[in-house]
Amino acid sequence: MAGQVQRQTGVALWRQIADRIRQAISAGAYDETGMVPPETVLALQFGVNRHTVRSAIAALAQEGIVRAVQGRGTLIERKERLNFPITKRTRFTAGIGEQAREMRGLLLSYSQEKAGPDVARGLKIRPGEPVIRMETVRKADGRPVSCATAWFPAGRFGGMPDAYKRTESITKAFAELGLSDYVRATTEITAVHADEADTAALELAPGAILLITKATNTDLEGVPVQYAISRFAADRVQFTIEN
Amino acid sequence: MAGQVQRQTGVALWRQIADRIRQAISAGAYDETGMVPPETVLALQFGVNRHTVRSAIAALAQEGIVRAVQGRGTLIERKERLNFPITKRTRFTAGIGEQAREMRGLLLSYSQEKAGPDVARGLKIRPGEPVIRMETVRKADGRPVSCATAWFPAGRFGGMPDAYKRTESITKAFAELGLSDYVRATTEITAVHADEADTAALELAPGAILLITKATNTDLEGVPVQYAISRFAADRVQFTIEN
DNA sequence: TATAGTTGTCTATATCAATAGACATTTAAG
DNA sequence: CTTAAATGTCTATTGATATAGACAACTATA
Repeated sequence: MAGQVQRQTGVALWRQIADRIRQAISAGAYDETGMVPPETVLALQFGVNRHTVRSAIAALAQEGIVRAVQGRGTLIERKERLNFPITKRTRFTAGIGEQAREMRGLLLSYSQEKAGPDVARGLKIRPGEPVIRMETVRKADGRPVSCATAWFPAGRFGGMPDAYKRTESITKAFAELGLSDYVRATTEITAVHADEADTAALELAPGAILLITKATNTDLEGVPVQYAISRFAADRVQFTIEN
Repeated sequence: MAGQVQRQTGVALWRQIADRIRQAISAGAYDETGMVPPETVLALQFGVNRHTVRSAIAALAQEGIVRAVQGRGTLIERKERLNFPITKRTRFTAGIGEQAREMRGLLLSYSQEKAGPDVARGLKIRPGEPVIRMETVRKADGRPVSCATAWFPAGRFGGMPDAYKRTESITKAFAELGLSDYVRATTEITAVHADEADTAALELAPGAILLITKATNTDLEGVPVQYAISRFAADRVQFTIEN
């Protein structure tokens, strides 16, 4: 954590410093004390005014990452990243495993529509064929982890929204609909800045990063059963690929 | 591309709008015309002043994404994302394949050092054992794609920096050192904002996103031969995982 | 060759971001 | 009980950001 901050135009200094401190915290730089260094020290380290550091810390406090206590210092409220294994057997709820006490999957909305070109390619059907679209939010211990838009072939999985609403799990919903097992065929990963809708749905700090996965699941015969675009809060998850 | 911009504090409006336009371009929203809508239209769409839109476009022009021509409009200079397959046989140079005419790997610096806890875990050796560390930048057609920090067991691969400097490829360097084949064992993917050093090395726009991979490669007996932390410019690459 | 539709430039004003300094308030330790 | 060290609050000043309006310069087309 040394070095002046680069003065890049367009993003406020206090925000850049907040990012640096957040990164240092998640890298474990302050694990010994469990506290962020004093404002005066940080100001010196970053080569900025103490007030600027205060703005940065205020933002981190707003995010719930730290808590400033007058007379004592600024305490770190640690929250680990959830680890997400991506394998043939990738499952959201089960994948989280013991990392969270409670996993919930909420159905925001759903509709039947005609497959667009991307969805058709993902599900290996013809564009225009009917599909079920679901918008979901998944939470770990009440903390939003990801938003997802998922598409299913309408003929085979018309009951998906209802089953998902009851089970709050894709795996369990598939099971109810007669598909006892499925595998992850492909996963694409990119990263972008969150837009307003996702910032709101995931309770993100402004300017936050999303990890985006576009994934296809198939049944054991290789027939696509689900195409999904999931948007993960990048500061709350990491992906692990084991080969 | 509808809707007002969310006024998040800390990042300038023109930057938020630049991000939105960049995203719209890469989503193909303006593919029909190959041009960004007129400034007055964008100003109306985003609910901001035309001057603010101009600042955003100036930033995008600086990045080389668009080119404004007086009297005509603002032309899009399309540049696609490089696709990066992540599999057992993940290789940087070969993986890029036909997506770029020229791939280069530049050795910025290297040193011999003692393995820290993370590196030791990655290479399955004891902390303190000697390792070679290399800092590299990889470019596709002259455009920086990623920075990487890579560690190798010093005993087995002491000649790595020299071989890499000549071949500009990890795979070829391994071959020169007697390792004809290797496999990707694990890959972790996260995303963060770029710091100053990477912003400079990758010629990024301020505030850019990095996709970070932490990966271990092993020989065919499963003995780790390389541990690497690579930092990719998120707007220039995407990862694909095929299972 | 007009003319409509663009981008480019200039002036002016209000608000936000950053620095600077002084001092109050709270906590923990001697 | 003091005191050092930390966060909290206030005032003031400077530069960057955003809005507003007017007009110049350039391009393509009717």
